[in-house]
Amino acid sequence: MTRNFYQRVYALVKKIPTGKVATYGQIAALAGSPRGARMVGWALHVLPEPETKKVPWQRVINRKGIISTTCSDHPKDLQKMILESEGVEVKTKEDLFWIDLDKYQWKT
DNA sequence: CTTATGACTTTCA
DNA sequence: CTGAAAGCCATAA
Repeated sequence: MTRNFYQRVYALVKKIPTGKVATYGQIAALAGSPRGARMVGWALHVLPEPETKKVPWQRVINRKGIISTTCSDHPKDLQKMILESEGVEVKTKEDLFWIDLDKYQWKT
């Protein structure tokens, strides 16, 4: 079942410690699909309502450490707010946000 | 069933 | 080193 993959992604994202961030590729690799980074993003995009409150999707970003959210339902401002609230230093890059992966990337 | 798109990553030129 | 293209998995039309 493909849903199993989603559950894995959600579980992994939930396991991300506060004040840390993870990349799609990392989550995808841990989920079992090293090349399923896009699916991770999609998984979070179709994230169920109740899960949206439980899964820290804001801690999941792209390989560059930049928030690529193009969805209006997931405003980057909100991510920045949450991340900063959790103690993650978010740098403002023009219209995007950049996070120091070297310092805040979740290391297994 | 085939084509197109997407919160991405990696590799080739 | 920088830029462009292909790849991968799943969902939507």
